Amino acid sequence: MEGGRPSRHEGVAPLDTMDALTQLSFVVHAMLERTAAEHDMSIVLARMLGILRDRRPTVNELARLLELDKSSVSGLVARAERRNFVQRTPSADDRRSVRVSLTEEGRRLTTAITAEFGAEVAALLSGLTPRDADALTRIAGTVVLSSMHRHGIDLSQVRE
Amino acid sequence: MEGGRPSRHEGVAPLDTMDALTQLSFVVHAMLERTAAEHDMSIVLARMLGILRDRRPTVNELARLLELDKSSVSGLVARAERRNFVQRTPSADDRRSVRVSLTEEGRRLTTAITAEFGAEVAALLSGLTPRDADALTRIAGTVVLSSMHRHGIDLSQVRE
DNA sequence: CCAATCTAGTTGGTGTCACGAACTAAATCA
DNA sequence: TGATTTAGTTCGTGACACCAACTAGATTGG
Repeated sequence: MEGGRPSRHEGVAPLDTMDALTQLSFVVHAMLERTAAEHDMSIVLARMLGILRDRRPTVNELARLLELDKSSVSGLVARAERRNFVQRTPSADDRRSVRVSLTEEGRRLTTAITAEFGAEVAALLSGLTPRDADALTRIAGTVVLSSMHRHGIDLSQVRE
Repeated sequence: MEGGRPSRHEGVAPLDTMDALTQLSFVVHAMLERTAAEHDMSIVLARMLGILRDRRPTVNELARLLELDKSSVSGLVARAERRNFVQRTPSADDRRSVRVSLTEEGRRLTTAITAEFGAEVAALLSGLTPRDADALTRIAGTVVLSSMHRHGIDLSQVRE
């Protein structure tokens, strides 16, 4: 948890696995936060827009995807709608539910943020050898997939 | 940004670098959040306690370490003090400033959370071959250090 | 050596985002 | 059809984030 403690033996202490992973996650998180902030967005909002790039979920589905309470998502969508990033469309088959989708402006913004963030990630990894960069991608992918698997994930669900 | 999009060609799409890294960071972040939440803490609070494990910084130094405004930290410390996790000690040399340190209870909790989180990280990586686990640790460490370097970091600063 | 300036920390105002509980309206079940 | 479940919103509360304004203590330069 928030390692980054310096060794007192000059030079830099090699990070143990937990610290390295935690710190890496903070670095990426902070990067995403900065990128989003440049467009006056929070991470959660950016995340939601990212999800909406190729989905038109209901509020409930969105809540599952974001692992948030539906009341939280309701507010999130309301704020996003106020800013013209998303729109709510009454669902055809179930008159209780609503489909959330990107507006044109939302899509534009999402594309821009994705590109900027991608560039930052690239810069972050620019110091690695191609071998290591590939290895990181591959191993991170493995971990993520197995984690989803462990949490009993659907995936390839939720589409309209 | 928040990939996790399924390929429509059956099976699982290999994640590109940006997605893999982002998702990994979300997975770790969520793990930390759950672990902290089990002790009724936020990530930020847990992070601060982690920092305090071997430091007695002032509010200002804490703000720099956490990359937060000092007013945010002021409140954070106040809430933590109310819950008996930390204590404020007037600084000896500068009567304006305050040193923040863990209480016994704070230390106990920090140790517990660190252990639990470490176990979760281990579980997360349990599916990897030892080779890959080592590679991940090493590469993540490299990225983190170079990122700190790029942001012009001190490190091995701030101690009392 | 003291007035001007800077720095440390707190306080207060505002906004986002999290939650649970209570509620409406629509669907489903029995 | 009446009872229950489900989708979504609203409301109240709390943690955190920021900035701006403020107090009190340090520092500096004439």
